[in-house]
Amino acid sequence: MALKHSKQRDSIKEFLEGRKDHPTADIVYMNVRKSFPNISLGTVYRNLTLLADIGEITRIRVGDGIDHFDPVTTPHYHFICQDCGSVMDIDLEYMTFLTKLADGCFNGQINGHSTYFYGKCEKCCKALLS
Amino acid sequence: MALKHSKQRDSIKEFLEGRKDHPTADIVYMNVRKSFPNISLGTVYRNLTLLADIGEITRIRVGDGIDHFDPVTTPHYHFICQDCGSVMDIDLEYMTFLTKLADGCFNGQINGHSTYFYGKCEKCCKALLS
DNA sequence: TTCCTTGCAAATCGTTTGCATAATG
DNA sequence: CATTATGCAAACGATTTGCAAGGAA
Repeated sequence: MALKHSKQRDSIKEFLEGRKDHPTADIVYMNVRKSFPNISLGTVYRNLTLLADIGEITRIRVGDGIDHFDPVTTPHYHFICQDCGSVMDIDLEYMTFLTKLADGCFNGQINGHSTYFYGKCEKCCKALLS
Repeated sequence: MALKHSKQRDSIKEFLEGRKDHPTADIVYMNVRKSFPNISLGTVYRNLTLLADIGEITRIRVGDGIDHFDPVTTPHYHFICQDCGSVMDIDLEYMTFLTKLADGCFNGQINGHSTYFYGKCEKCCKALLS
């Protein structure tokens, strides 16, 4: 139960904190391997899961079947490009009223909501014109 | 390309239409097997994918990593119970303005959104009291 | 010295696919 | 007859896990 320090975990968290593109476990793995050539994919998964469990990072699921990870832990919305699959932040305030709205018409208790938007990202829009 | 009739596909669609609990492929398989003991999981997956592609059913992803299927094809919201994992409908009108809202603050083009609510379902709320 | 963390490999889970055969139009 | 659909089993990709060895408190 007691958490012990590990350089690998530090490195994973540090890498994530430098990115805004919500990398997958595999991307994290490929990058952290630059500093820790012997790190294993299992260790990356274990630490990402651990960090998400203790609330230091967020695991995000945007319908592509692959988990992405976000250093930002305050609730916000994401966008996923249907063309290139990239995941980005949406600069839209988190709407707690949506949760309340749903709670009002449901037998049970609603604690929150998860929303992602989809469409075509700026890059892919421009790519169409060439 | 031309679609041919198949009793298995009919059976899958018919089963789905009788359910409001958004079954997974495996649940569909186990049930359709009652009428078609030799049906294979592959056939179930193939037909669920086909039906979803031609818009006769909807594939829904509610963050548990397993695909659920819904005979209802008009956009609406779902709830997933964090205790028992059951998926149910939320009686809340689909809010197209959310898509527009996000589109207004994003460089690129947003086509839609996907939202699910989470919490504790009625059954699991009551189970706590016993 | 305790016990958490790692690397490695094998296992798991949901889903997809190749192939020969059966069914449909 | 041409072609789509099936059953079966093997393959797949993402993720998890068992285990012996290494590292932190």
